Amino acid sequence: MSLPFTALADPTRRRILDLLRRRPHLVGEVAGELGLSQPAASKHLRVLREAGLVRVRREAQRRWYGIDPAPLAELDAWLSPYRRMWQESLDALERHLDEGRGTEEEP
Amino acid sequence: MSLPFTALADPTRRRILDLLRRRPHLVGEVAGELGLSQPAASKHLRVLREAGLVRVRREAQRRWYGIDPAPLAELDAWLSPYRRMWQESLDALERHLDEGRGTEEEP
DNA sequence: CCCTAATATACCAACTCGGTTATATGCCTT
DNA sequence: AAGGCATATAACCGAGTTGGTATATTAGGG
Repeated sequence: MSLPFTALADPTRRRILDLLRRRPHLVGEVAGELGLSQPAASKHLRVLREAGLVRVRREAQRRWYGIDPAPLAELDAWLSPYRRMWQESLDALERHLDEGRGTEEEP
Repeated sequence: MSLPFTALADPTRRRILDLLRRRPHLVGEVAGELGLSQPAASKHLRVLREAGLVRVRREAQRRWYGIDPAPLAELDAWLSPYRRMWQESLDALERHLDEGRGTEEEP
């Protein structure tokens, strides 16, 4: 359950995910678009794959990498108890703005 | 914007957040409840604070650490374009189950 | 069958991390 | 003023990452 978190810790890997979100990519395409060496791209994709965030489809010697969003759903679930908290904060802010409405308009 | 991700990468820090979610804690309490040395707790709390995930209230020589959920809201926002994707997956699963309904009940 | 293309792995340097022990800082109590 | 508490910081260490270059691996095309 911890692998997705560590996979997402690296900004390059998040950029890779943002790429794959649009469409599946070959390893070389990822490397090219992000200015990485081919081995670097390959290694990041390996980490993402081991975290379950990415799936591979082989096509001859090419590998199409695409997103598997399932672990992100877990992350979303982890987030949910906290979601209450920032919603409360937003509510409080809203109340604050409502209370203050009309009082700050002197020049 | 990257700090929250790296802060959440460590499981101990996620456990700390889960602790603080219930109520604010002193450094010593965090160390005690998680079986950490005091400096270890202190350092993790520093990382969380620098990521904006945690706020401190000083009270004499004690420090009450509590959660600031704002960066988690950012994380939630980052997640949102992906949320579409797993919802599609779930929808597909649902359709699949609906299609299959009633066909798997032979012994 | 070689040759090339696409990807993976090995290996190395620089750096970061999580933890420990030792020490500093700040504040309260007596 | 001195001692004790709670916390922070420093110095250090082993382990793990990230990125690069060089080398294997595997599949297809001539």
